[in-house]
Amino acid sequence: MNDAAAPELLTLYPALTRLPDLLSGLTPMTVPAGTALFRESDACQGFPLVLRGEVRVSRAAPNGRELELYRVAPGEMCLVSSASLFAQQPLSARGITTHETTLCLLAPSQFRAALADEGFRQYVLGLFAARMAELTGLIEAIAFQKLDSRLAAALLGHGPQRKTTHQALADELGTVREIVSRLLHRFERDGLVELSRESIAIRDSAGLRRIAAGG
Amino acid sequence: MNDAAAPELLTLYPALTRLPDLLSGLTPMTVPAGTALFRESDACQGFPLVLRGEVRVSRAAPNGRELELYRVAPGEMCLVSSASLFAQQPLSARGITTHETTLCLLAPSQFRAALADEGFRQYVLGLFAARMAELTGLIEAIAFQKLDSRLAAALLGHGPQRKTTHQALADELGTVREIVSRLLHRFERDGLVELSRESIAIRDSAGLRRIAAGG
DNA sequence: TGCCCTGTGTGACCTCGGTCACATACAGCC
DNA sequence: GGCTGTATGTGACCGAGGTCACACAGGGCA
Repeated sequence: MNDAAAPELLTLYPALTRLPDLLSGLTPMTVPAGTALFRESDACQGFPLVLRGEVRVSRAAPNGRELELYRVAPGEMCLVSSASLFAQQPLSARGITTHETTLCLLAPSQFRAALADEGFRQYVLGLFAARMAELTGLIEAIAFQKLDSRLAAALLGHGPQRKTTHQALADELGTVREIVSRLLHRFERDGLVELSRESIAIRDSAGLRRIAAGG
Repeated sequence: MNDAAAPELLTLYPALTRLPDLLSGLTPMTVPAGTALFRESDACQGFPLVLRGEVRVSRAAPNGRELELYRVAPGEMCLVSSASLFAQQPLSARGITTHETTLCLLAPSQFRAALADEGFRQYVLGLFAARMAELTGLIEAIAFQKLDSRLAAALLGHGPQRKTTHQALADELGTVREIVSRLLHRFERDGLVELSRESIAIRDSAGLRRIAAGG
């Protein structure tokens, strides 16, 4: 076992507490930002446990547009991979690190074995359930909300200023750069944000929340 | 145990084979079409196992529009409920029977106990994985495909003729009746289908598949 | 200093999907 | 037959979002 990693693993993943055999087989690795952990076409390698950093899971359209499904934070496990393991389906999304990321890869056989533990089961099912709820929420947002609401929501919850490009926001929302620029300018005209290169400063978060709520 | 139901249960749910204790506690019930098994606001009652019939799981928008997430067929279990159990979240969808439906309700405690069995675990995880893949597919469809593609896809796979109303199709796709009518007429004009009251007969399934594929 | 690359601003234009307000049409039932 | 409720047809109109084709700005770097 990598002794340096074990305490960190247990802090982030208390569900592994009763699985010492599993822990001893895990070797954390660190990859730079922008690393593709898996792609639509790949066979499933296993389940990434994120220790530090973040993995962005998204789906791409044939014409080059892209849409973010969710992000995997430290303490979480990436489950899209499971589709190819448990349901004989091709992988339906891609996973790319947004920052430098440290993670352990749990092999399918290890995963299966770990499920014998009640605590681990609870953890995994909770994660599955949370993802399903997130995905149905996303479906509702895409189907019924307007883009300005979704953009406003995307700006909130990242502190007083979000450092990103309009293109990245477009990829997050599943639209194109021009539309994001256009909406952001409307927000700026209305005094909600202040724009500069690769940075959006929030000026009126209450106003943004109102728009995010759909009004 | 309800002796009449047990063989049927085992045929549909082989994952229950090694769980005789569980089986003896299950009592199937039959409800008419249109029964609401659960709603957005409900607390979760348990996990419905469908023996006959079908449950339609959908999400409703504030303005009355509706969008189908997926359907639960015999041999499957409804998992949306799990969100409220495992992730302390409110139920995010509603489930309504489309036909007369026979089902067993698995209580949360029974579900938890059953998970100790390896076969049952495999079954549940496979189901979770399949649903996740379905949902991400739906997300892609809503975000990137045009309505005519999605409508064409909705017509296929139901035999040579689909008996339903335009409004029901609209609810399935998350749009409104007029649009469905308009598109169906375009399909009819192009010789793809033949319309009559509450029925759509498929005349050119290859053509429909072409449109469903996006072109 | 000039160059290049990335990020951004912008206006003209188009299409899709949605809304509204109707008019029929058909079925069952009295 | 006439009544009523549900299903459907339809045309005018609108707005959101997407596409295209640019111009422009700023920073890094030779």
